[in-house]
Amino acid sequence: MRYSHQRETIREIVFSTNSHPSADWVYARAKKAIPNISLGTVYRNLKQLTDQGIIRVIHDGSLARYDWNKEPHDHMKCTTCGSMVDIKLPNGNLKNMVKNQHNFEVSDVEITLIGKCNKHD
Amino acid sequence: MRYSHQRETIREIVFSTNSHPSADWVYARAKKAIPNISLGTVYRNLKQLTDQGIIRVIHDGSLARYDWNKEPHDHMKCTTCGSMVDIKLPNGNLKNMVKNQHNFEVSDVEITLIGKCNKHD
DNA sequence: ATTAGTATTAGTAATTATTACTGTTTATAT
DNA sequence: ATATAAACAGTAATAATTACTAATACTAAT
Ligand SMILES: [Mn+2]
Ligand SMILES: [Mn+2]
Ligand SMILES: [Zn+2]
Ligand SMILES: [Zn+2]
Repeated sequence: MRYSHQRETIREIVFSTNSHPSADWVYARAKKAIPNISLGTVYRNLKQLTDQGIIRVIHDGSLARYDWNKEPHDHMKCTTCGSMVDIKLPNGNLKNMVKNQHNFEVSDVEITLIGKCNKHD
Repeated sequence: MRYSHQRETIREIVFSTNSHPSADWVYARAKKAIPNISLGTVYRNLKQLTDQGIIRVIHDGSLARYDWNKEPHDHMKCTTCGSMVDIKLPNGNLKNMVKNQHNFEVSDVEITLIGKCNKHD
């Protein structure tokens, strides 16, 4: 993967926030640095960065969001303000349990808690 | 919500399978009973049935799938064959824990285990 | 049974998120 | 410096879903 100014900018944007941004959000930010960057470039690079394990993708309904944090962790999605916040839930030996009981080889565990966040008491 | 033949057909289709069908799959099935049913009708009724709590929606990446089983349970998604199979994982008092530690009011817990199912040993 | 009111429909257009194509630009190894 | 191909901008295409509209069909009241 050859260096590119666009990809480096996109990577820095994802690494600069804890908001789990969408491609559109990254695109809006990237345009401030590179005004004629194209949305296709943002999508292509987000995919490349994901495939290389440099960032990860999380699914918020039908919308893909990106996360610089590759440590295993989970998310709380607020239906009121749309925020998505990290949470570390104890997973124990879930993988082994599922392998033994269902013969299913788990490669990834996606846990999303949906509800109302602490900003709306 | 008034009776409609289309909606009843759609409801029966979702209740007839454990495959967690997509709107398209339900549409293909519904056409066998009602050849001129429209895809919009399928989407509208799947949404209505979901809003009424008669079925539930689960998210498979960017694709919405539907489930007649409203009991709290989780899913194993096979990346090889695309199947989505039920699994009941012990959730304990997750809701209370999250409420106490993060002041986040959980209304729904979505857990998807991604990996390879027992058909591909 | 007929009528009136409106929820629902089929058909189609529009929207949203994302991917594919294409001719041009640019990183980088020689 | 030059060659090569990866990456780009711009645009078109696709997939899933939602919105619009005039016609149809439930259902409650006459
Ligand atoms: Mn995260
Ligand atoms: Mn299920
Ligand atoms: Zn919130
Ligand atoms: Zn499988």
